[in-house]
Amino acid sequence: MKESTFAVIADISRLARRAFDARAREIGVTRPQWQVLVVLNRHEGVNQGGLAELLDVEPITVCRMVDRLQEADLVERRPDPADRRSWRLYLTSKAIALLAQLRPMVDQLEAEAFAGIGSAERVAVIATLELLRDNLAPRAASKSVSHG
Amino acid sequence: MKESTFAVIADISRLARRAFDARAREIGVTRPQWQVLVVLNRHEGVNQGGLAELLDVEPITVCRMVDRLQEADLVERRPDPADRRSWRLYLTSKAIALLAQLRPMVDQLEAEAFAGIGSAERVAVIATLELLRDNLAPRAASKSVSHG
DNA sequence: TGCAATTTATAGCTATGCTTATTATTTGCA
DNA sequence: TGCAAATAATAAGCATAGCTATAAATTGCA
Repeated sequence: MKESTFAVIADISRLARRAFDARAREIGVTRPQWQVLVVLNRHEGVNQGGLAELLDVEPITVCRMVDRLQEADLVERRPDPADRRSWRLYLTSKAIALLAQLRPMVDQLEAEAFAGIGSAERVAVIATLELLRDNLAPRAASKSVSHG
Repeated sequence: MKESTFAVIADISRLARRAFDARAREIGVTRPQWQVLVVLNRHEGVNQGGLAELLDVEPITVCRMVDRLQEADLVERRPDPADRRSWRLYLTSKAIALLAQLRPMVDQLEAEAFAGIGSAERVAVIATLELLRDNLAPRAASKSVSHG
């Protein structure tokens, strides 16, 4: 059997990361950092554990990414008034400006990636990919993530 | 726009890596290590630079992966008789046994991932994904990788 | 032959991501 | 009230992956 679908997906994932990083290099953020900023933009005030769940990574990973983003003055940690163990995370104005700067770059990247792929194929592929993803997701009996 | 195709692809890539690693844990290899062994199985005697090209990673990444695989007695570095800068890479018998052990595991993982996805959809999705990949690949003017 | 350019491998530094473990704090229960 | 369990964040250590730089060896050219 020629080439597994997984191999192609891994290729795309790697190539997309590289393409993003090459273009965002001068701006100074990596793709995972950008994803953190995007999620924080939608969920201002979330704590690190919540952010980890939204990103589907471990809390320790978020902890260190936030360390660096705070160092770069892109994210602010504010104490949670109700729980002294917890930090609430906020974007700085610098981060908001940076997101505005990245948006057209990301749009263009997506446009280039989907050149020559019709919208029908695009819809079909995403439906199949979502099935694939569901099959791979660990079957957690009762894990509702809808309330962020 | 709900959910980008890239986000779904990144999810699948991450979930597939986790699923593999969880099952291969007891065997003691990670997914990237397994990929190195698979490529070496097909290209015995390749040097590190050639392996890096086949895997589409940097030579330094291969260098350190081979360090660990050699440490684990899975890969052997033999001097190249014609070029004293170069190492030729070979699988050990331990690695060959390990590949035989992993194959059914990987087959089962793929089968589970593609449960409920018909072969027509599978063919369609892989065609679209390959287009996507080609669009993302850096356009190197004259880079033939076919002769491994 | 002799020196510059190239190639092969590797070192140092950074970032992501995991596992396991630890500290501080909060919550639950008796 | 008091102690155990759970939770939030973080630490330590490993693996992958990139960048830049360097050492060693080879190749190319004059």
